Amino acid sequence: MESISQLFKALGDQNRLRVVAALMEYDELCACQLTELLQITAATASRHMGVLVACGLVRSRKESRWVYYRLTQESRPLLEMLDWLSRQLANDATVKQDRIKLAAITSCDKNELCKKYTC
Amino acid sequence: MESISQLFKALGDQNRLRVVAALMEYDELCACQLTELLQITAATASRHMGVLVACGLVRSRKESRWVYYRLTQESRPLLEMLDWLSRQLANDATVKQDRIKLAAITSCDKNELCKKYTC
DNA sequence: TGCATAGTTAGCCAATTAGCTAACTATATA
DNA sequence: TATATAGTTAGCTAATTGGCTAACTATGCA
Repeated sequence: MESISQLFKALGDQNRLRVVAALMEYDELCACQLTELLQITAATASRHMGVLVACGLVRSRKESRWVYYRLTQESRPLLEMLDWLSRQLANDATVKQDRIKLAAITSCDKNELCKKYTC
Repeated sequence: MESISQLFKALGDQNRLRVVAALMEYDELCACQLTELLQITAATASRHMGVLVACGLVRSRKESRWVYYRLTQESRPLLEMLDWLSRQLANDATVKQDRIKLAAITSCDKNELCKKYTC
């Protein structure tokens, strides 16, 4: 019960929903890319990612200074939830806009991007 | 996006999850029964039910003094979500305890029950 | 080694939320 | 008609949460 409500709470925030939607379309995204997508500070993005990691939806790996996040996709219930979410958000206006932004964000060279986008 | 996050927010509270779990097992429950189940005041229960009604998961009908709530089950996405939830909560400890309490609550005569349980 | 950079954590603030009590509304009853 | 009853709404309190800035940690580079 507690883990279920935590999962719902995690997804009850629109910025976090946008993150999950983005990670459903990209294998992996860097913290700076997500920060840029959401147009919030790195500190806030980091906290949101902490919530998603804590509820099991997302996991991270570090590569030198860069932290990459991806969906865990390791449990059947979470996969089913993501499938449901994918269908509900397929034609969502915000997600559509994010797709365009993400195409631009991910087409930048990583060093250039992180230099440009951090704080 | 907004309605999705509202749905997740609604389900992000444990008492509201318990209500939805109860309504998955009983066609319809009276406000006083839910109040008794959750062991909170009628005012708080009423507010929780307002949240569930607002996000579309639950609807109510009034019969003299009594207000009955039931799951709407009128949209495919919500049905799928309830199916998912039903599977995740099938063996949940809290839901199991609630089943026992609900059996007792629903076996009471309504007038007796409302007299006994309100406030 | 000192400075720069990416990301995290701590703490502050404002907004939101779950609990409560009291007041209110709608219905029943003596 | 006055009182009782079931449920809702308003408002208060404490806790939580999303935003921020500043400080901190880990890594890179001159």
